[in-house]
Amino acid sequence: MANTHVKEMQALKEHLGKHQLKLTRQRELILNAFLRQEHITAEAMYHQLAKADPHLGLATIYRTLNLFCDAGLAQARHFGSQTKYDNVSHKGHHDHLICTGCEKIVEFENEEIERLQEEVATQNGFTIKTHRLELYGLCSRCRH
Amino acid sequence: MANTHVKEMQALKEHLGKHQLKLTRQRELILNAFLRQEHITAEAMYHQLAKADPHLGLATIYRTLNLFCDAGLAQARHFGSQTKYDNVSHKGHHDHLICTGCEKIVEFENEEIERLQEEVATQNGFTIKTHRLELYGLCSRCRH
DNA sequence: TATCATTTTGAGACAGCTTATCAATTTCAA
DNA sequence: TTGAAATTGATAAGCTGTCTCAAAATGATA
Repeated sequence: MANTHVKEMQALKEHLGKHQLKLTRQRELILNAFLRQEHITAEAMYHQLAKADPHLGLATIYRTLNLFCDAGLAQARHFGSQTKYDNVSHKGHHDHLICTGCEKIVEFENEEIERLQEEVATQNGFTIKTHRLELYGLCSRCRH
Repeated sequence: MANTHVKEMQALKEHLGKHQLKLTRQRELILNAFLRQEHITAEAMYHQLAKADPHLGLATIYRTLNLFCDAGLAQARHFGSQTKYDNVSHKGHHDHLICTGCEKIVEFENEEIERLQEEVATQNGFTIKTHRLELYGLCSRCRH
């Protein structure tokens, strides 16, 4: 439902306003679908939305997901040959443990790491907006 | 020189032996070039080796770098639309502070963060091979 | 509400990176 | 040295994502 993501819709509208962009039916549709996911590929969303709007183009999905990235609602992550768009609002942050054997993804949070990141940023005069932390390796099953 | 990377060559031969693969002139050539780098793309290596062997095919480079991944000598990482092959034997990776205003990139290392990453991985049964940490924000200049 | 400059869309063409194909060549165990 | 098996080089093909452009939608303004 459109009403369940008021805050994000507000953020999108603010971004659109600042950049002379327009709110379209497609952008609303894609935003609501996107916010229900934790992370999704453009291709997956294309198929998922085919029922709701059979004429929604793949290019529009790409364009819109990239727009969400600009607006700070999504974050693009390259995995294998594909790009996954992470829902930033779904969690405070989204760090990943990725098994290079079976491609399993485990999410984790670690406040201490976050704190140290802030520290590093401050030391370098930076103010962090978002971050990406991915640990690649083998899960216990694939190690054998 | 071929002799400077005895250990890695040994590891490659071992892998080849286990999988009924053969040691070729191209594989030796590519291994030695690869081990001199910290990380490189297939395309970059293609151009770099053009002088040494003008007929070395791009496909062979891809195949061989992927072979190195299987052998544990390299690790593929996807950046944007390209794949970088990291030299696993090379220690010390850089993490990045990226300014979304001017695109300036600052490299840093933080042992405490590394240690905590190991801790998280162990808790989840993972063995880390590599990682990627990127902090996005504004540098002091762009903040104003 | 009607107007209309501007933005967005959809469909497909296009581009960049990587893998598959296959005949010719090379390797290496016997 | 021989020959089965693996590898190579050249290029076609595949996949993901972006660009193009005419048609449609948006929204500021009257």
